[in-house]
Amino acid sequence: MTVSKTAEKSSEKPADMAKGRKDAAEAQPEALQLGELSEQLGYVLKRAQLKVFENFLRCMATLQLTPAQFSVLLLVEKNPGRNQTEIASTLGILRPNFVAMLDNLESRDLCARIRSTNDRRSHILVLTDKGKAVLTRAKKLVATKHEARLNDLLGQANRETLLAMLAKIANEF
Amino acid sequence: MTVSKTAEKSSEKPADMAKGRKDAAEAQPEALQLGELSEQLGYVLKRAQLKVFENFLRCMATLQLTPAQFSVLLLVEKNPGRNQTEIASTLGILRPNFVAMLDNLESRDLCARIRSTNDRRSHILVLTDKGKAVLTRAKKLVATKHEARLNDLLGQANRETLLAMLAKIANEF
DNA sequence: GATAATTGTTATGGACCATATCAAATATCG
DNA sequence: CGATATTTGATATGGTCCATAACAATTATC
Repeated sequence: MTVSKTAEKSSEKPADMAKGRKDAAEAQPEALQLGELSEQLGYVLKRAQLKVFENFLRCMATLQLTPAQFSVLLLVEKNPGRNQTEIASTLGILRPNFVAMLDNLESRDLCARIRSTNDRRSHILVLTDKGKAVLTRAKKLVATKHEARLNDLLGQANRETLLAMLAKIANEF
Repeated sequence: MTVSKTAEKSSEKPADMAKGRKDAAEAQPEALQLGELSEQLGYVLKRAQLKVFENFLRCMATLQLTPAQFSVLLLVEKNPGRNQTEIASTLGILRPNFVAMLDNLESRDLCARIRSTNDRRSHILVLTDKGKAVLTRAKKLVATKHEARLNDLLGQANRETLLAMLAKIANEF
């Protein structure tokens, strides 16, 4: 399905003073037919996902949190005392890739690794005070600037319907 | 939001003979609380998208077509006579990244680049006979094995509602 | 107590995305 | 016309994310 993150600069153009156009008669299309593409679940899903992530990043620009980082903070807050493997795996992150991510969050003093006394192999994850504060601000931003936009676009009822359908796909597809 | 492509092997475990469990009394959770995560649009969207792509790849295993490749074939078929820039940009693919993709499809004799006589800079893209045949088979597979699954899961009406909402997000978010 | 399994980690490779740059061809405009 | 700018496909390159193998330290298993 493709769909990169690139901005579509060409979509802003006049789109008529383009290529083939000698007089004013033979108006060449210039806009391609999407055809069955717009009916492809994966295609539409991916495009929507990119747009949502893009908007998320804009909303979180001041806090410098990516969707992945936000999800980690959320999960650590909700499940204090868990180790890296547990947090990572429920987010679908592989342990090796989670290391650098935690290094980042820890270097920003948003969360901390604590050697477990029960099992000295594992690192218990906790939010720092700053991490809690940032997460609180992040939640507010997401709710007011990001998720609120869905209500404006679809309406409260449809928004819930959409989330339910997506969850169903995520779990049962 | 995270959500990698990794299989969730741990979701198949008994999930009870795990860590803390001395007798049979203090059943420790072992399953983390997702909390507000399951209400995050981006999180659910991404998880759904990964599942859909994963299923798409399985359905197309015999044809060895990725979602991106499928979308290119679809678009070239619907818009014959267009050049690389036009096809790539409407799919959100950057021209540099489109080169290797076309190299692949062309090496498999699915599509061909033809030097335009009007503008000798550009390459007109066309499906080969084999490309058309493969695309026909691909469409059938997608329709019967992939998209049909959405109907089984959501029902025809909901499926259309979902696509409409996703399209709206993709275009207006 | 020897062996197996787990945890965090490093190293590494692949896929995808983005930018700068280039030569060839074309468009633009003095 | 001819100099300059633009466009097209392409290469090179770097970044991010995803996936696997391997390792040391620690713990579990038998």
